Amino acid sequence: MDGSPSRKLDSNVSEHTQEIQTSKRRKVVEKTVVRVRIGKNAGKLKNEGPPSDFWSWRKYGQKPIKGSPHPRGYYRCSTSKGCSAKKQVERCRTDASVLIITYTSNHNHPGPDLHESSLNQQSKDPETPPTDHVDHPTTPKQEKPEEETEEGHGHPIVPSADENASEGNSFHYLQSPIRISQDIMISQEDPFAENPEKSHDTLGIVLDEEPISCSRLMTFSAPKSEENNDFFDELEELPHIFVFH
DNA sequence: CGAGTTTGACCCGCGC
DNA sequence: GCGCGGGTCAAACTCG
Repeated sequence: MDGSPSRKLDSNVSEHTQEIQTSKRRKVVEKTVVRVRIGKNAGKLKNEGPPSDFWSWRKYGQKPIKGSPHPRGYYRCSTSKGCSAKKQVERCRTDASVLIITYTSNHNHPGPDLHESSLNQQSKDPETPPTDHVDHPTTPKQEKPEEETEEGHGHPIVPSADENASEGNSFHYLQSPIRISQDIMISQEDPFAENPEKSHDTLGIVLDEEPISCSRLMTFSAPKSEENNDFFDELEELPHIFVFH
């Protein structure tokens, strides 16, 4: 899955965390928070168009969130009928160029064929800029501004998401369908910490741990083509990407 | 015409 | 118990 080297959201996934939310609302909900940095272009697209993934999402609600200037959109998977997968899309309070996507529940169906979907999406997905430009992997704007995100303040993001990953969740590949492109950024953020790096204008990314999301994402699908291989190559490089800054 | 979006109302959990 | 706020529903509307 993943793979889709093709569809690059003009965005960078800067965060991918899984958590078990126990408070706030409803019961214990398994959530996967993905932070996506959208490009300027993306900002112009519609509203906060969620970076598309290979599922089709249907918006079923939108609400202004207290304390946040941006509304939160509620999406539900429409790829499969009985699928209970949902996601919430909102902009980071402090950085409108950052989308915070919270995936809730798992898809109860396998994802569509990546190749097809990615190809299709290129044309069908309204939120993703067609091909405005292929971001270069080296795009340095990966800096992570001091974004005190809701997650960071409100609820705990389980840093050891690998636990979840190892829980035998049969739908790993469904958890975070975001198509990562080369310039994505996966990082572990410590929600509790005040992020000492915040003062840095560079990569505020704290990569204390192995980017578990990386491995998680890898489970999305088996590489099917050279493209994918390339993609995975890129992925493997991720850690280095962070290092060089 | 079907699928998706918008939007106001309603529901429900939580804190006070 | 009450109010607040987040999440969902559903009718109307839009678009392809």
